[in-house]
Amino acid sequence: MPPRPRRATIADVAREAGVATSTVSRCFTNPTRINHVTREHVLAVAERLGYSPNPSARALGSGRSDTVGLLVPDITNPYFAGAIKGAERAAAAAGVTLVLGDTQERPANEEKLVRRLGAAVDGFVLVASRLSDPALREAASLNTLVLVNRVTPGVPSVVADFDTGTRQIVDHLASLGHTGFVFAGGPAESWSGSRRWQGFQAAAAERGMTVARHGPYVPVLASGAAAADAALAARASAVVCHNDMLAIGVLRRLADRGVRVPDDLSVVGFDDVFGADFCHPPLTTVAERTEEAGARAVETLLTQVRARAAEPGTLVLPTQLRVRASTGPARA
Amino acid sequence: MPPRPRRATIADVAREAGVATSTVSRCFTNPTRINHVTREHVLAVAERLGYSPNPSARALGSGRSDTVGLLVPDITNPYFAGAIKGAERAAAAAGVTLVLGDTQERPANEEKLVRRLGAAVDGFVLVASRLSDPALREAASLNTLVLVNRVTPGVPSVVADFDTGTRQIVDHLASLGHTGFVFAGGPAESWSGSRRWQGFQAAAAERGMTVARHGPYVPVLASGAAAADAALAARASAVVCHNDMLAIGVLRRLADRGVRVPDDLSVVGFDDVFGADFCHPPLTTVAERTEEAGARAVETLLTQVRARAAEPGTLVLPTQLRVRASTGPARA
DNA sequence: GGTCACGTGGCAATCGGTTGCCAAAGGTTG
DNA sequence: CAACCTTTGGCAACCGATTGCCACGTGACC
Repeated sequence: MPPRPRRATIADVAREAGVATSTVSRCFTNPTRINHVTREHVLAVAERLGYSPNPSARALGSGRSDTVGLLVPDITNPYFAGAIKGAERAAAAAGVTLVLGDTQERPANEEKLVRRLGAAVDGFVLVASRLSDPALREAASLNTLVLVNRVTPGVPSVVADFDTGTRQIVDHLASLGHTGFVFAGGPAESWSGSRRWQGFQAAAAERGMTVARHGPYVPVLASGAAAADAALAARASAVVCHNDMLAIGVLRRLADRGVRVPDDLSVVGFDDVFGADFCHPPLTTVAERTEEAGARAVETLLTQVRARAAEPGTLVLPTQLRVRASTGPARA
Repeated sequence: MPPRPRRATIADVAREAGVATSTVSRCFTNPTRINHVTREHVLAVAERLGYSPNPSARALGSGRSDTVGLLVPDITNPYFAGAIKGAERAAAAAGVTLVLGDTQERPANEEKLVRRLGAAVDGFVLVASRLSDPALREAASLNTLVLVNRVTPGVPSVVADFDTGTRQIVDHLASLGHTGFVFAGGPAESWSGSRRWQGFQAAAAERGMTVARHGPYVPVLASGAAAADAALAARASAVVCHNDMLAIGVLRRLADRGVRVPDDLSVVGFDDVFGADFCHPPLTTVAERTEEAGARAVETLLTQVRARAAEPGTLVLPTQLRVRASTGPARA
């Protein structure tokens, strides 16, 4: 086995081009500082040698790594696929690389990742962070942060308009004659989950509807069975789920148990994930612009980092109710 | 706005603990080298200061970054979600961080990412690489590589058992009385795509079935319309798709056009992605162990890197036909 | 008591860039 | 022609770790 060829360094390029390493460096980082013909020459040599600056060395010297960390609770969850894709796109467009971390819904993992990666990235996008407010504050003191679907004072964020989303669902159910529903809730730490619950309570109260919270359930397909059974036991006419994964799991369980949807029970999800419109029956749900959220979060992070402009505002992205076949009139 | 607190460095810990930086370093990287009580003390100080070694500095000095790159053609594609999840799990278990890259199905992007990230990672897992064999060889000369669902000489790989998978599909269709089918093919550069096509041809020939290749189609939902229309125009009794995304797109189009599945046309997918079993009708497809593939690929990469043991074998993971409602007897 | 091995910790070079500062070259102005 | 400015490139000090090598202290053994 021949020894692995050595990667070209800035010194190789400098020697080959007959200039100092600082000149080579500036050709990449500060083009205006270098004479045009010199620069062309250096770039040609670099290209010929297959040179590419070592990211670690660059990060160490300059403090900037042109890398952003993206932490999500569960990569498998198709809901996060949109945010990941959007973030990836925005990062690629800005010439920045993305480091992906899966926190497995656990605050401890999230904290560990932030600490471990903190020095290697320019900042983090935390999607649906499970961290407590104080923990977030501490993380924000050491790192540049942008949150997605989570709000905390002093940290910029991008969130879906949950209040409108929940209201749309309640209005929809009311217009179908439902006088109440159960909410199959997600993890207790989920900020968006409690936002949704508050929204449902408020909207239901306004319309004189009854609402009960079940759960918490881990928001995955497998939890659907328990959620479905609980909804049936409560003799509800409609069950609204924390997210689509749970809702689809509920649909499956109901099919297994021979319960007709929506005749016997209406089911509503949240997120409009991939699959929600071709499951059986197609799921009524609220669509968010997850891809846009991911992209805007990365863009916000980058302006924050590059311009050093701290602008801890909250960007609210609209939601939209998608009525499909899983909801119908309440049974008499 | 108060200035951002400085991150603790090894020098801070050393000073605070009253030892040299080399001692602190060895407490983390070479524990046996340090006296037990000294180590306890240093670790306690490090913990108190919230110290965590700077990954860039570590990578620069030692050559190892404890980071692996994972490049996939399309993050949005739920098929790759399994591999990503598996890779993430294996990486986390090994205390290694994962850098995710989306090549957007483009070889040029893939090459660029390998070059840019090459020095920052210990190696790459390339999932369904779109690179040519020579390009792969060159990439392998500078980086440690492991391929998933792609085979090229001299580079270790993990692949699904496509030959068995395709044979299972053909056998299934034959047993339903189909005398032929069309194959809605994926991208021309897709290695797994051509493997599948070869398998279909061979298996069909053995059984005296006719088979025609359509496409290439970009393997996304939206391409399903064209694929469905082409299959209908060809008066096929069955259409086998490059993957499930395409197949689900086909199902949608057929539903729109009022074509009954499987009565008028049987549809088969490939991959068994999330959603394949609750789309309408549920999709007959071939399941791969994508999560395991991702995990094994990372593990292989890590042994390759750490043990320096070059073992360019191919690990074949079994596939399994999942018969659901989208396939039925050929019409008379 | 001298030698030696061993366990432990420190010194300093090194990794591959970035960047503040300086100097040389060339052009402009009075 | 001197004084001065601007452009351009080089020198060398970092960034924060890792690691080869050396030194010191201790106990054991001859």
